[in-house]
Amino acid sequence: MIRTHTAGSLREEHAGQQVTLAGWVARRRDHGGVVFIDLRDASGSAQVVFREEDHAHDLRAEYCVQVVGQVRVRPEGNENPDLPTGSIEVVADRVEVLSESAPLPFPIEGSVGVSEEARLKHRYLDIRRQQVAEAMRTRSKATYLANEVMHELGFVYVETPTLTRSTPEGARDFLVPVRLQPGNWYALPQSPQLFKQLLQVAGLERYYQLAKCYRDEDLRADRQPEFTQIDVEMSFVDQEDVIEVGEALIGRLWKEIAGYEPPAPLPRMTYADAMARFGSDKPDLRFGQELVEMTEYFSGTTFRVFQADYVGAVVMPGGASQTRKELDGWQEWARSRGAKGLAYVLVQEDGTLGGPVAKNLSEQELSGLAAKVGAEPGDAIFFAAGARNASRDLLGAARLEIGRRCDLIDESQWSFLWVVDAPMFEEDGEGGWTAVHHPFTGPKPEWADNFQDHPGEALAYAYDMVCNGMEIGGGSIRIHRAEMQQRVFDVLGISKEEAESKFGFLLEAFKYGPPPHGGIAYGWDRICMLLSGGESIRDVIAFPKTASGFDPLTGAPTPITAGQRKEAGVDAPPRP
RNA sequence: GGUCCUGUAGAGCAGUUUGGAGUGCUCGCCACCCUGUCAAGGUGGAGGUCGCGGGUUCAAGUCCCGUCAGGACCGCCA
Repeated sequence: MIRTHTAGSLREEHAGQQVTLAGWVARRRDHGGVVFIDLRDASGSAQVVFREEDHAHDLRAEYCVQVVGQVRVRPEGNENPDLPTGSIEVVADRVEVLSESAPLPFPIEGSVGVSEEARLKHRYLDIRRQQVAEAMRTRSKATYLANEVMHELGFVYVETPTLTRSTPEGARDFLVPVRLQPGNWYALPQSPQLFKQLLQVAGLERYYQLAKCYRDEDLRADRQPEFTQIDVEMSFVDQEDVIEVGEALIGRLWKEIAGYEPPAPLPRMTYADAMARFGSDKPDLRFGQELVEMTEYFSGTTFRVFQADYVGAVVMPGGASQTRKELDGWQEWARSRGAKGLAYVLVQEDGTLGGPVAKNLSEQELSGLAAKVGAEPGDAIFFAAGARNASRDLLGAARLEIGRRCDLIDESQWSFLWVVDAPMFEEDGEGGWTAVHHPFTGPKPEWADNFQDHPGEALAYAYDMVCNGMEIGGGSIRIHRAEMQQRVFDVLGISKEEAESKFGFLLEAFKYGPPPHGGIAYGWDRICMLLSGGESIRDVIAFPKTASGFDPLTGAPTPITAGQRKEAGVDAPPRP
């Protein structure tokens, strides 16, 4: 090794020892006759002292250097209690520049903000910054812990292909041309869903994997084109067994990394409750402002807007004092989400009700309104009326916006829950049905025989884990009988031929004694983001892409040459 | 595909409302001074196609149109 000690590990007990350090020049304080250098390596940093004759004046930020010197306790009065190594310093005997650094594109030390574009272009410098490096280490620690938990629980780690078959439904596939078979294409997996079910047929019984998944959809703060899941599948289990494993995993991660012990078992909420109370299938329980259903209350109203299948309300505390401009802003906000607007009533300090909607309501409707929705003087009440689902979506989004604007969300809190009993199907808008989860999701046992007769009501044997209003995991008990699978395909309008051509290999496997099985997949990037306090999953991905799928560091994606194009068979007609 | 925000020196910003010489701030960079700092300090200096293109105007960083890039959101993401 070209060093004997790490900088961040030096303490008073090392005083008197000769040490060799290697690392980067983090900060320099040049006083002419004496020069201080903070030498940083992966362990932390330590102050190195040079004298005039040591020729340290030419050292610059981020030079990579090796220093030989003696550790000593700092002179009286020069300790820095804010630093772990603040009681000692290394008196340099010799310094060797291992490599120089060009002037930096952005500061590595210090806390000034830097645009993400600049950070990503020089990500290797960005990762030298303490906060980013910490996020990488947190993710690493979480990965070790996850492997530990799954190992203890007897799971078998299996790697599944990333060059595989395009599967229907869900997201758009990334496609890879196949030189050996011009005209035929691999797809990158959106998830190892079918493989993990095959591994159950294979009798491994307990499978897990940290799996890279690829989806060619538009990106968001919590979405990248390639991302990682902890993928889990188990045989001979029901929902309780999968949930138990999930709680063990999440419990260990949060306890060891965030110092927080989630309640065991985690609270559960039905999908129907979540939609009714929070207008969301992933409710953020860190604040109240629950939706209030007002359909019954306004059943006899003469106000045409409220003569609807559903009327609901949500309260904005202190919202009555908003300016006209702010209230108009809510209308604009609602329209940007595809709604006509957001009706509101203002509860004045004297208890009277104001706002344009109030004029349209009867005395009787007005008199009980504040009490019904739980509004206090000074609050604003927002209403949505119309189709049940769309109105609840709007109110749910309004609730979150109220939480943000009114600073109601306690960021130090964790809110975990399971959302269970989601519907199996939803209308596809064209008179048919589509799977809410995926087509291999089984019905709850009570719907096993007749889900096909009531597709709008049938409940899936599925469960989502939600943390702070974010879905961090989701799974289901799968269908393992061909007969039931066929009924699902029938509801979805998938013909026998279509099913055969698209996932015939799974149906074939299911002829050979498939065990009852189920599983779950966790969004590993999102979990690591939460554990490290990041605001975007890009914060916990070493080399992420921008919102347009561009990597500012490598410049990917790039055009290919005509030769590559021909060789890859991009333009070859499909083989018969 | 759509909506919104942002783009000014290596970094972070102000200036754009109300058009008048690239006007400014903090940090960094370069040179010099400085023996106890730890966000060291001092003096001096360099560094700008104001994202790009077009238009209006006597005159555009500023107003208009288009376009590109980044970010947030809607659609989309079984």
